[in-house]
Amino acid sequence: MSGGEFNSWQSVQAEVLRRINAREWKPGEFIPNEAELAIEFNCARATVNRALRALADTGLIDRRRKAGTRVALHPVRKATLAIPVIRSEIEGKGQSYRHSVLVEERVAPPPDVRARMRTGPGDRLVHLVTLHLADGKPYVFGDRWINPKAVPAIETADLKAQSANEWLVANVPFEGGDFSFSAMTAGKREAEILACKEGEGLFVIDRSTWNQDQVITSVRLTFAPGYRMHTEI
Amino acid sequence: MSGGEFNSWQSVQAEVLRRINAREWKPGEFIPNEAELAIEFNCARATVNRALRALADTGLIDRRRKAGTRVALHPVRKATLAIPVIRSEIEGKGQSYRHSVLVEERVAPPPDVRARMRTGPGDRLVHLVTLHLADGKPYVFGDRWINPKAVPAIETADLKAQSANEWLVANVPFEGGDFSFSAMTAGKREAEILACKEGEGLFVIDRSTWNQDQVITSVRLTFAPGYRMHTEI
DNA sequence: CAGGTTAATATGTATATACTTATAATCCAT
DNA sequence: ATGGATTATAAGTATATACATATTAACCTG
Repeated sequence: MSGGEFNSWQSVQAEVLRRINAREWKPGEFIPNEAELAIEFNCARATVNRALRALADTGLIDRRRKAGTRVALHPVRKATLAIPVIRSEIEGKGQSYRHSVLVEERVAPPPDVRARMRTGPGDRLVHLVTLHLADGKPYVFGDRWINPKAVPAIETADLKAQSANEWLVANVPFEGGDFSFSAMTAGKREAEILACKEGEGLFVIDRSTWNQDQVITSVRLTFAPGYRMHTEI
Repeated sequence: MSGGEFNSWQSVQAEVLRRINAREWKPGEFIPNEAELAIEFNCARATVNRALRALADTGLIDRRRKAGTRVALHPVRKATLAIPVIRSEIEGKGQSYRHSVLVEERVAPPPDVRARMRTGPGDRLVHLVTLHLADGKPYVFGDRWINPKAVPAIETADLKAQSANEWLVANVPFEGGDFSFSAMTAGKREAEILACKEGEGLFVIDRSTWNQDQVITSVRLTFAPGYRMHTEI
């Protein structure tokens, strides 16, 4: 019974994975507790803990104190996604990167943006529309709003040299953010900026980042047709 | 100098985060090594390790043996994404779930699918087109190919009662998968199935799952207009 | 039997210690 | 200089032990 050589948390993880895959432990079922597995695998409980914690992070098993550990009913639910950093993404493909600022203004935002940014009625925000080009061809454009109350230094930043995203990443810490991914239909404006046809389906990322209760910036990235975001598990 | 009460890895993590956010440790800079931080925080090195490892997992810091730990240049690069399980997603919103099978056949696939599934020239695959409805309205449809060599039991499964995805999740273990997210333009077929207008932008997920070198299944989910996938960091 | 208290238990975490491994830095011979 | 061996270092990991914490399960008590 007492198994073979399981002296690394990876090997324990691999064996647990094998049993789950082989349906020795079926979805929804409890698996033995850490202490029992440690004895079986002839290793320390901390090693088993490390292995199981890693599996729990991926969503393959569910763990609760006192209750125990069970195989998740829907084994695959989480994937790690790399958020694109436009410049590196383009340069990583061996293409040249360039960007140009289409709009730079300080205005009172439309109601939807005001709601998203949680700013007062009279507040004016920095509004930037930036086009990013790969090998000279439109790749994505960003429609961005920045709250100068959260980022006073934005007033003096030179956003011609460095894109707003790069400047913000380098100069403004933030605590949280949320992302959403969707599709839209290219209208006249998008078709013009991205040099595509009206009515094409475009991939869109909306992102906002905040500190405490203040929204720092909110941006919509609209990608040229053909863009794909990829991940593995 | 020797800090206050840092007796949990979370508190160490919080303090490291604070220093990064406060730019006490700037992007690209090295931070003190684990041993030094352990002394400063008056805790065990393992505790510091746990905290830093968690931060490295999110992409906020980069770590390498011997070299040390530095603050990442592009702080935010990874997000955990919940892969939607259609039925739960719909029922979770309090809507009723229903699905119907539009196509169920066993045929030799077109060349692009054959390449993706890595099957031989003569091989026939199970092809399923399934529409998922929320409160009776089209929500998403899946165009799926299954390799019966990798999943012999598929022949006898009743895919009317349970959707192919649910059946596969419950019955077929797999080792890896890849996902890609993109947008497409609704053509005649998509418009018909999803009851939307031709030319609308649709959100698309392509997914395949495999075991060793065998591709088990490959599916394209095409969502009705308005779908958004959301995540936080 | 309902409802609240208590005990039992599995995971979660902290610690000291020891050893492993990747690799940057140094040294040395050519 | 150049390239190859050596060394020093920081992260990575394993382990025994101890204690914390969230729950479940068992036990009262009215």
